[in-house]
Amino acid sequence: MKNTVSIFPEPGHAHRPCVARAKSRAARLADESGKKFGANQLLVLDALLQNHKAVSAYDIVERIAKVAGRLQPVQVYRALDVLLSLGLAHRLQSKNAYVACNNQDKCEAPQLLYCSSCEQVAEISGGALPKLIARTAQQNHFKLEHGLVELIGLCPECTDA
Amino acid sequence: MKNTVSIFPEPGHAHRPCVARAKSRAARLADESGKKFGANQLLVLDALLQNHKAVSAYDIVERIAKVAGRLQPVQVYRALDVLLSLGLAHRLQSKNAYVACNNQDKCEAPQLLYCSSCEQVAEISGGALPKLIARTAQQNHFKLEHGLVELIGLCPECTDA
DNA sequence: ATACGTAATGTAATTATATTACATTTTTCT
DNA sequence: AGAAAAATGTAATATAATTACATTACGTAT
Repeated sequence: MKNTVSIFPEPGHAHRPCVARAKSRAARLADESGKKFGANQLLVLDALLQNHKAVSAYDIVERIAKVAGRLQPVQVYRALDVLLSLGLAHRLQSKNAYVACNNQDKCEAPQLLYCSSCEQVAEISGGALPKLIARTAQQNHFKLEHGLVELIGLCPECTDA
Repeated sequence: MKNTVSIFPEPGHAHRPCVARAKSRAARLADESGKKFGANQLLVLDALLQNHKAVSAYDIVERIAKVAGRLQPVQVYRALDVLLSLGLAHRLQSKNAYVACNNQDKCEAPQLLYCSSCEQVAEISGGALPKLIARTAQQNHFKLEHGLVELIGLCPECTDA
């Protein structure tokens, strides 16, 4: 049981497939939810998909400004709300930053791993941690609405370097 | 193995002992670390100890203004830095808010439980969760600097009500 | 004791993050 | 087509945190 592939992107990884995968998943989820994406949602999603780094909402404004008209912050936040609610993006609470979801399909109780050196984010969906959190809540008669797990540290690449 | 006492404060709980305990612990930790608390650190600590709710830095400014001179935000943030580094206070990342540590002694990898109704915070120190997080990091060749766990939900009191 | 260097504190301004309020446009339903 | 509802645009404001620099307090070597 050894890990053959890192959950962090390999240094020279082909990013095109990541984008394609995420966009087709976005289209599917939008379709399933009955909503259709507006121009702003697509712009924000594209901006997030530029790489695997966590970016602030205002960075997203700048990224979009480079390829299209400049949006107001509130427009970006509104688009982010939609993407977050569909699970297409995540918020990194400890950094007040956002990242595109890199999961193939359903993303449940995502645990985010943030590299404090390269700022890239990897994620784990489901697994033992959410279960243990749910159990911890129960034991303390706490009605859990939502658990938050973030790991701050160094990704494999940055650890070696 | 049943929980006799909630980790959340009981409704009519005597708060005086919480304050006394926290302040003596603070004095001890300050002593051990060789530093001595300035007036601002004490004011901020007192402000945090008013109750078990999470408060913003600017709320702390207001709390202090009611009993002493008005501090500048940066002064509160500086004092918070000291308290956070000594483990006398915690930052609730998902709320950009702060809370006094309610632990008797050493507080390790605190897991914060935030009640979205009454805004009170309880904490668990150590236990299985941090271990599982450390193991998860290892399995993914991630050099963990620090794990973040926050549970959002309803405390026992607010669940019943 | 005094002068020096360092750390802590004070003060003002600025930057960063997020939301509110309301006008306008687009969509949907009848 | 026309009304209601939803989405979008625009401006202003609220909230959170930091930077920059002046001033004061403190330890220490002479």
